[in-house]
Amino acid sequence: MDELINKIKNSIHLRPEAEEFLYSISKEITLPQGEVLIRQGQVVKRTFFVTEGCLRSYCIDKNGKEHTLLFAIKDWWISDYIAIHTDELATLTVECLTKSKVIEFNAKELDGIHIHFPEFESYQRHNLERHVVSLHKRILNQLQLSAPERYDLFLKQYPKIEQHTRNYHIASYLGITQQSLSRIRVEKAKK
Amino acid sequence: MDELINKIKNSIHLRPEAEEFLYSISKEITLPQGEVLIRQGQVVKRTFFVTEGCLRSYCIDKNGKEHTLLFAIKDWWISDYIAIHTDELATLTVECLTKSKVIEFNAKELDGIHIHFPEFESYQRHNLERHVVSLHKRILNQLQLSAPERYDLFLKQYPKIEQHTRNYHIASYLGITQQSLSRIRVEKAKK
DNA sequence: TAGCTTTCTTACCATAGGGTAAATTTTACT
DNA sequence: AGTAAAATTTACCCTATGGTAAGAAAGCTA
Repeated sequence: MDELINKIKNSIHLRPEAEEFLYSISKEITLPQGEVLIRQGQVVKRTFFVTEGCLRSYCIDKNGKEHTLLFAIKDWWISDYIAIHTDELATLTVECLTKSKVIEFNAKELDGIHIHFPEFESYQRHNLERHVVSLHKRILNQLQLSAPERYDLFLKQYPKIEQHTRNYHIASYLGITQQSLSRIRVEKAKK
Repeated sequence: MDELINKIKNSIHLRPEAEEFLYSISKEITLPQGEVLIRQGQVVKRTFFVTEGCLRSYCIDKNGKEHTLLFAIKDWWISDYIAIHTDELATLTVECLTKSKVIEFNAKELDGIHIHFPEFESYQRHNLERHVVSLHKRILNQLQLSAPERYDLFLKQYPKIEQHTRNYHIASYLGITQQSLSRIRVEKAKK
């Protein structure tokens, strides 16, 4: 929990009361590899701040194929924000790729922090702005780069994530099949 | 300008002083079709709220191909948020697809509103949250849908935009070539 | 309305990446 | 260590989409 508090303090001044409020609505939990926190089709109430390990969010399409939206490591938030924000059932599944530690919040309760501690809006806004920028970049990269180029970029952007992920996780993030990724890796090794 | 003020008032209580501040830092401008507001490679200082017409933001890759990030119509914001947020030169170009009216802000000045009128954070946060959700959806659609499916979805999501856009604008948004889109349209017409 | 320019369509062949399935390697379990 | 399970690689052929270029259509301008 201290990780999160410190991270927030880097961005805004956090009153002791606000800090207490955060403690009161959160729960630090340790999760084994494979644990599913949110399952496609179910109600989403929780959002998570990762302090250790690696998680991913993905959807399963009508043919049963998985598509990874996000990998989350230390200091990232993860949940199904589509569901939370549109008040629908989960379109995503969130699972632990490794043994992980996360701080769990009820999304509605966490949202309530803005009423009691408006200064928190600023922290949230900055987070969202950064997130929007990274999503814009991801979309542009997907539009203009070839699969090998996207893979190279992925390795640069997430050097630590690769240890924890299966190849088919990465493939499903890049928008290619596991077999294509394998071919790309072979070509890369030749050079 | 009233459109924007009303839109904000739907989301938060706007003090008269805050409203005045918004007026003091904004400028309503009318733009001809083809006008370029932000050009790839140049410094980005401005952000725009669209009140009439249609604009798009796109990047040009190393082969000279265009890739559309966003179409913006009435009530949307448009700029190069990658550049604004990372303090780099524009990676995007923003141009008018039709004669348009926009409200222009200096991005830094607009950001300053949060210091004087913290209640504005809430409006911004909600905007960003909605935007993040739409970007998440776009990424998932790009990963799991075929080109014809993406085109159908596009027509549903932006029925009004199609009148203003060239086919190659839409193709560059969907991540396909103009020729592929043409084939898809022919197939669709057959049914 | 004629002529120019831009956009869209069509046709051809090329290629990146997909689908299936089998072979191999790695990992996990007892 | 030995076995089973999971993940990865390889091979084969297939399909969707791309690239180039030419032709048709639509939109502007004089």
